[in-house]
Amino acid sequence: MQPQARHLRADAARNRDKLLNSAVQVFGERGLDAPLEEIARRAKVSIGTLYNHFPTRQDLVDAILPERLSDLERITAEALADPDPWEGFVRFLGGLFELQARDHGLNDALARRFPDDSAVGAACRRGFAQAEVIVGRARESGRLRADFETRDLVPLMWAMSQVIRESMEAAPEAWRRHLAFVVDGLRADAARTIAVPPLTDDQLEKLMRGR
Amino acid sequence: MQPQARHLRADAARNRDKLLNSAVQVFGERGLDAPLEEIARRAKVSIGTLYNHFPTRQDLVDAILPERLSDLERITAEALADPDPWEGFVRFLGGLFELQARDHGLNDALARRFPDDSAVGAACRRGFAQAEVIVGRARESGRLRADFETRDLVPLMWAMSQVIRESMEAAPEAWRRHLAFVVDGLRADAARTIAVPPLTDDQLEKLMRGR
DNA sequence: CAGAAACTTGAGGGGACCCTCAAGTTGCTC
DNA sequence: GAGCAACTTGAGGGTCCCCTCAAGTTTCTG
Repeated sequence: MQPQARHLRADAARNRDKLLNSAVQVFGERGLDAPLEEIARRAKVSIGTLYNHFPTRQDLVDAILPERLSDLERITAEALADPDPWEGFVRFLGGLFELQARDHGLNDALARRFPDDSAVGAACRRGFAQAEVIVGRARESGRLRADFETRDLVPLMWAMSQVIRESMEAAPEAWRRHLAFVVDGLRADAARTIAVPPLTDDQLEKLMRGR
Repeated sequence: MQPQARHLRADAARNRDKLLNSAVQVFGERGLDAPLEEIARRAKVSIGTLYNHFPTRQDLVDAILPERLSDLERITAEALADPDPWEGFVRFLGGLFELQARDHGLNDALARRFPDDSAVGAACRRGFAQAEVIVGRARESGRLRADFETRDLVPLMWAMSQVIRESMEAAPEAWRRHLAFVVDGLRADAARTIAVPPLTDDQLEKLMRGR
């Protein structure tokens, strides 16, 4: 991450690192609700030390997830680089959920609400802004259905997070099949009029707020 | 439910009833992981009495959910009664998720794995068999895509359960919009070849087993 | 209506996890 | 290498929920 705010004692810096590594592992395997004591245990550090470095779970998550989310930026960039806007959009979805499938912590994070002030919240808002470009481009190309809005990605992410959570263990490719069905429904030529309007700003905000 | 295995003392029968009512409420509001003590509290009965009548959480769930699932049979029947197989299929999906949206307990139940020997497990297997008919009819009509199999409903139920869980509070209609996108992808004329095969029997069984 | 059987009660032990803090240890500075 | 600040430690108190069981209460039966 950063060079760490000045003057962290050598042992402290070492411990902080061990904690971060351990947290990446444990959150990755067990999701963001994993016991903090497990993280401390695997870092071979006492629980007190964990709390010393990261007073709250959110602090720990914030220290880890933005790094993970940077993979997302790579994916976004690739999507935008694709000359075919629709293909780019589809690759974006595939890449996004692939990330989620590889990391339970990230999967939890994206399916969950986050405090506005957290680093993760900020990263998500950034990601959302980039997604807007991808979606807009695909829609304007006429291949993505005209009534699809960026915010419709939110329920899709909830949905996929659950499919991934439930199926990764026994059928690690299953989520791709489900996604394929959904994607086929997002093509312009598959579109039928939908009676329900997109989420309003108010709803979106409420849904994003604390769990 | 049933007249209850002979000779239940009057007060015991009363308490059992209060517990069942309370459980319907509490599971409905908080999902199947709700604290049992809350159920006892609302039934105005001690926790010991709850355990006396229902030694395990599963016993309580089994005593309640099949009744709820019978609504599903009504929906299935309606779906089959529809002269248009595709419309019937779509109504079936709408009805199913509507049920889930109204009852958090049911939502949990359908998104979750169940012991084979539980009443709920049996009810689910029955429901699955009926769904097979609906899906088969719709597929043969040529409106439902040919590569959709009944077991593809499983990931869809996981997906929708999560969308419902996350959005019901702030945007009670949001799930319908998401479903509409998916449904548009299930039409035969929206279908593109999908590389990933359906779940195998083995995978399906593993996924259904204990949580 | 008395005695026996059926049922209820709630305090309490247990486990998982959270978080704190006083006492001990380590590293840095001069 | 002495002394002080920085850091670590882990036992322990708190919460929430699980489940049990000995003692008390209610219903049923003759």
